[in-house]
Amino acid sequence: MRDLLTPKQVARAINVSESSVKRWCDKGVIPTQYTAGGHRRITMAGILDFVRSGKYELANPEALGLPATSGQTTRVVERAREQLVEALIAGDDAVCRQIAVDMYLAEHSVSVLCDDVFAAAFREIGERWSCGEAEVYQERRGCEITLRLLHELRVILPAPPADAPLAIGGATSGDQYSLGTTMAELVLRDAKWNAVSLGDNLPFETLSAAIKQQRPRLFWLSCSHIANESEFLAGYSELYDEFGMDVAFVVGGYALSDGLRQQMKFSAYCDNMQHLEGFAQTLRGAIGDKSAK
Amino acid sequence: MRDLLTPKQVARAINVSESSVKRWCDKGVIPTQYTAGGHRRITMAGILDFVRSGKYELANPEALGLPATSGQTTRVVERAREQLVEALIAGDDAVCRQIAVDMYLAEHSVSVLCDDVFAAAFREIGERWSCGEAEVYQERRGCEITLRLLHELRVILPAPPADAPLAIGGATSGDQYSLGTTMAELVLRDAKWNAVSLGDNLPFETLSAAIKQQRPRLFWLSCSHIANESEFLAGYSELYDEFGMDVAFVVGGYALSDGLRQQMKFSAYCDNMQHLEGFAQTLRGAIGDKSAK
DNA sequence: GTCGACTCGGGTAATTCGGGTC
DNA sequence: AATGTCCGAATTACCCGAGTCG
Repeated sequence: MRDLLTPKQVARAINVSESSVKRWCDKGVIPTQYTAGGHRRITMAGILDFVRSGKYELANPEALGLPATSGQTTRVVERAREQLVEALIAGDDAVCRQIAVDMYLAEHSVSVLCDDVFAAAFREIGERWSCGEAEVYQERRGCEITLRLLHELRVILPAPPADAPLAIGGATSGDQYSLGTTMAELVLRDAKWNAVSLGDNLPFETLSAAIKQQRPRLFWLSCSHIANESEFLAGYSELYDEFGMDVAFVVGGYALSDGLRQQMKFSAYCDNMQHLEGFAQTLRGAIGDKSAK
Repeated sequence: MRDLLTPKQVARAINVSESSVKRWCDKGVIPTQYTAGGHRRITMAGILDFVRSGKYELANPEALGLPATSGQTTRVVERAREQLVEALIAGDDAVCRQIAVDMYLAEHSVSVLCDDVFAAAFREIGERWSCGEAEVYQERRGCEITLRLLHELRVILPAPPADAPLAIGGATSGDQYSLGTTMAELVLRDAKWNAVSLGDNLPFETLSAAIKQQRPRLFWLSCSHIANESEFLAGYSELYDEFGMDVAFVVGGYALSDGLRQQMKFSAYCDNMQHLEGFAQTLRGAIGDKSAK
């Protein structure tokens, strides 16, 4: 693609205001070209030169530019996903962070970020792996980076209000894919729940103890891998029978096949994080009204 | 996410005048970057480094988006561990974060924090669990909180220098305890290595591919759980025979019994993170000298 | 040619600079 | 020797109507 950047892109890449970039262009500190209509265009080489030799702000996130972006925000999500796949495989956490933060700051909800960017990127990486184009360690390293980013995002998210209802959840025994439950936690916190993930590889007995002691309004179960279906069903049924009347049970994850799902009782099944967000918002509204009056 | 700070913010945070900060920047005590217009910008990692090694205290960490200090600036390790156990069991991540940041700023190295505070706290929690005084979910939730804190700590750690040697590592198949390898990554980064954790549950074949493609100077293996000892030994031996001459192999973890260890070849075995730090510093020095001359 | 998103230019408020002095 | 305070000049950030890009 072209390697011409707009002032806005440069500004975000080096974390300064747009007007500063424009001023520096006008002063000649940054080599600038102009479109026929008088808009500034900055070459990649020019900005990299400026960042390095100009002893200016270090190449913290000069990331945004590297994969050449078009100036438009249309189809940002697709573009973000494509760039993210490459960055995850390359293990370039700086670029990944830039993409995630950009998406979040661009007012995309956390659920969209999780579904259409991160989950979609991992599907793509999975396909590449099956074609022999990606190594297992690259996928695992990508998971590590993603988990770290989700944790960083959690810090940025506004803290849930003091009266926010409690939500807890996790992944059951044998399931060691912690991205799912971490994403669920993040999405619920974004929907103003006081969500706390208990982690993965949790036996049903301790989930029972957790619900009994913590008394959440919502309980989620992320199922990415189920070792023994009959054991899972037995444990789940027992848990639901004990608390299903008082706590909203939300289940989801790739491991929940149709057949399995039909044998389970729950308040909601979520194919993805956007479903979870929708359900959580609805329930949150109902609770909020009830407790307010 | 803004990790470039102005002198004013820094001045407020450590409760000194703006001019003092400017003087320290000019004297080189605080690593400083400059904008095109000549304004000083200070990185978060830089100022935390200064606070850690200097006589000044972070009086208002909240000015930098960090948790408020607890008042007791010189937190004793033992007391920190006791408080951490309670906070982890209660799931109080705010208190945990406070303890971790306090310890870090109090000039305690990351390895001490990992060994004598976090690992020790989890040992204590394990004991309580065996006495029936703690639930599994409390331990798991504690792991989640700890992992999140380690990730947050990684952000405020100074970035490794551009010429830092590469270190990679992880945990093998069946080992889903990711705290070990995450801690190792953090400790190595603290020792000025460009350390990247590949995550957990990694087959030996992909570790081989990773070493081949990434060409690290150091490779670590965190072993918290070994499903099949003979398979592990076979896979490990093959890996070591292939790369042991070129790459420093460091192994550690509770799963490495004496008997197992005697059948393995490695550059170093580490009982804890402080051992790892010591070895990493030594090797780092040797490499640094070699490449400098 | 339409249209939404982006950029232009300029003006203003808030910071920061450097230096001199206490 | 080191710190804190004060000052005019320079720099940066934010805002908005009109014009441009894709």
